[in-house]
Parts: sequence; C-alpha cells; structure tokens
Amino acid sequence: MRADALKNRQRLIDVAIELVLEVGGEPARDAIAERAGVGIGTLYRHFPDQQSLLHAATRHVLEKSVAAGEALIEAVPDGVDALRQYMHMALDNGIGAVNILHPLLEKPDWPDLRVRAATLMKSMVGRAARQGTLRKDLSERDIVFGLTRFARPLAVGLSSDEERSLAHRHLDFYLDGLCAEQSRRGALEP
Amino acid sequence: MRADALKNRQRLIDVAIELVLEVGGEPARDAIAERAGVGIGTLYRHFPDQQSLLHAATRHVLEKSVAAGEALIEAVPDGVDALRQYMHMALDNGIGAVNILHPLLEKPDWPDLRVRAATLMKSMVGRAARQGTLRKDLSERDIVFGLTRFARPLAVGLSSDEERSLAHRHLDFYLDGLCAEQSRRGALEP
DNA sequence: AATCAAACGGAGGAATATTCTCCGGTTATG
DNA sequence: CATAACCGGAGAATATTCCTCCGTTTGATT
Repeated sequence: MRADALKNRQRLIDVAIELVLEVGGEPARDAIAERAGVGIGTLYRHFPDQQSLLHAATRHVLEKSVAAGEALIEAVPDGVDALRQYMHMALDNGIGAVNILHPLLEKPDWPDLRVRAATLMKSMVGRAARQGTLRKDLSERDIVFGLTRFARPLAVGLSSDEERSLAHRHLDFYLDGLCAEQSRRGALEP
Repeated sequence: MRADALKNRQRLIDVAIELVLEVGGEPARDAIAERAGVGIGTLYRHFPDQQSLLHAATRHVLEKSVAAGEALIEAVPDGVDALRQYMHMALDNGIGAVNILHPLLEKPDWPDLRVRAATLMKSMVGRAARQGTLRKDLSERDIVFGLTRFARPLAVGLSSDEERSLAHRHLDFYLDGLCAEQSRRGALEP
C-alpha cells in the first residue's frame, strides 16, 4: 500500500470520529471527505460503503481504549485511581463516538474485543469496590453509563476546548460522587 | 379558539419536545405530525414555520422549569436539597430539549425568562455554597453543564424507562460529588 | 530520470429525504 | 341545523446526500 494512501486512510478514520462526536450521529460522507482534505472519490475507494468506515472507526477507538485500560490496571495499584485515569483517557480517545456508532453498525460483533472490554470493566469496578474506596452498588454498566454522559459534546455554545476541559472537570466531580461513603440523597430519602 | 384546536396545539408541543430528545436535534416535521396523530396540515396551520414550533416548545419547558425552581427555592431551606430537587425536576420536564434547541433558534431572546433563569441559578448555587454544603468553586454555568449531561438520552441500547431511571440515579451520584469537601483528584494531583 | 501502476479529485446525475401548499371533507359550537 | 373553524393527507417542489466515472497526479521502482 502506498504511503499517501495509508495516510489518507488513517486521516479519514480520525475525521470520521471527530465528526461523529460533533454531529452526534452518522455524518454525511461528503463532509468527512471535505474535512479530511481529500476528494470524495478517495473516501469511496478506501471505504466502499458507509459501514466499512464506521466499523473501522469504532474498532480503532475501542482497541486503543481497551489496550490503554489493560495497561492502567497493571500500572496503577489503587482501584479508583486506575478507574479515574481510564475514564479520562477514554474520553480523550473519543470513546463517545463508539457510544454513538454502536447502534448504527449492522454487524458490530468483535468477540475478542467484547470480551476484553467486559473483563476490563469488571476488574476495574471489582478491585476498587474491594479496596473499599468505591461504592459497593455499582455495576460495569453503571460505569459505562457514567462515562457516556461526559464522553460527547452536547451543544451549549462552548468552544470545543472549553467543552473538553469542563467535561474532564465534571467527570472528576462525578467520580468523587462514586466514592462517597453513602449518597446524601440516599440518606435523606430512603 | 376551538377546544380540539387547542388540544392539538399542546399535543404538538409535547411531541416536539419528546422527539427532540430522542433524535438529539431538529426532528422532521412529518415525524412530529405523525407521532402526534394529526395531519401534516394541522401542524402547518398551528406553526407556519419550523421556528415557531421550536420557540413554543422551548419556552414551554423553560417556563415550567423556572417557575418550579422558584417555588423550590422558597419551599426548601437547605440549599443542596433545593438544587437536587430542581435538577431532578428539570430532567423530568425535558430540560434537555432546551439545551438541544437553543443553538437552533434564530432569535431566542426572552429577556424576562433569561433574567429569571439566571437569578434562579445564582440563588441556588450561592445559597448552597454559603451554607457550606456545596463546593465553593462552582458557577451557575457548572450547574447547567452538569445538568445537560444527564438531561438527554444518549443511545446505549436502553429502554427509555431504564434510561430515565439511570439518569436520576447517576445525577444523584454526581451531586454527591459536588458536595464533597475536596475532590480526591484535586488532592492527588494538585 | 523515466516509467507506470496506484492513487487522487471532484463534476454532476441518480436517489432519497424533507418541506409545504391546497382543497375537499369533517366537526365543534351557538 | 347552519356554518365557520378546523382537519387530513396527496403530491409537487425543494433540499440533501450518495456515488460513479474518468482525466490527472504521484509514489515507488529500476
């Protein structure tokens, strides 16, 4: 494969992720090509149909996030710290795009990745709970749910930099809440 | 105005809010009319152009939320409790639709409401901070940002009931985090 | 530096989605 | 029961998105 072809291919994937996050759904092919700075023909040569690009993009993000997460769980002994770093990292990797794309994919089954991701989440939550720093009533699904809340920009008239920085800030608040001994609300209205 | 006309008008507004939340953007007119169970002609008679429907819907949600918030601040003495109840209520009222629609409106200026909303937020945050139960470094914008994270469904393959219930649950976690004396993260990486 | 297979760009017609008008029929209201 | 107000939805008009095709450019190889 020629060098320029490879570069374009990767660029198309990156742009697709970017646009998926901005649009909050399937972006128009023309828009992807334009933003990537390539002709529409190039897009169609690399990804003959919509699905193949979306698959490639989703897989790219997932793979990066899971791999980094597996490394974190080895490297960071404290459970909540590992979880926190994982979530911030996933957010920067564009994990929100996976959340958006998953329901749009026709055959989104990657047995290998699915297992690795599930195992990773289970380890993260389990260890932190066992260490006593994380609430005991959280499942993996909760973590995924929480992550998705901060993982994609929701238009409120902020620049994308402001949005990113606020997302990280509030993700930290949220994680503080997950560490609280007992929900204040729970105490008030049992 | 005839009774059936009024009923249809209100129904159209409700459906619009519902669809805006589902779609995450401007829904197609046809879809609104169909879901509301009225002919497309009826939609156009009540709201000759797109903007007028979106305006009406936005205003409806905003008005309800602000009014309820003003009542809460009177009725609930504890600052954080008031804030918590406000956020849960706004979530149920479809405040997420406002967040989505605002950037799509052409002339979204309701001086009265804008002032009331700003005042409300300032009071809520200010009082809770003064009472010492809420973090001191939060602005009104932070609260709005946080609210928007939970205020609209983000597709993850959940039924709309599951989604709603998880949103409330995690909003509580998040609020617990806003009450923490000091962020654990902040303590770890200053 | 010459060659050429591989890759590129983008005009523009086809396909699809959305908007919005129009008018014959229906219904609430007095 | 009269009638003004309201309703429904077919379908033409418009906007958007898709995707093919082919002449041009470029990276690799010798």
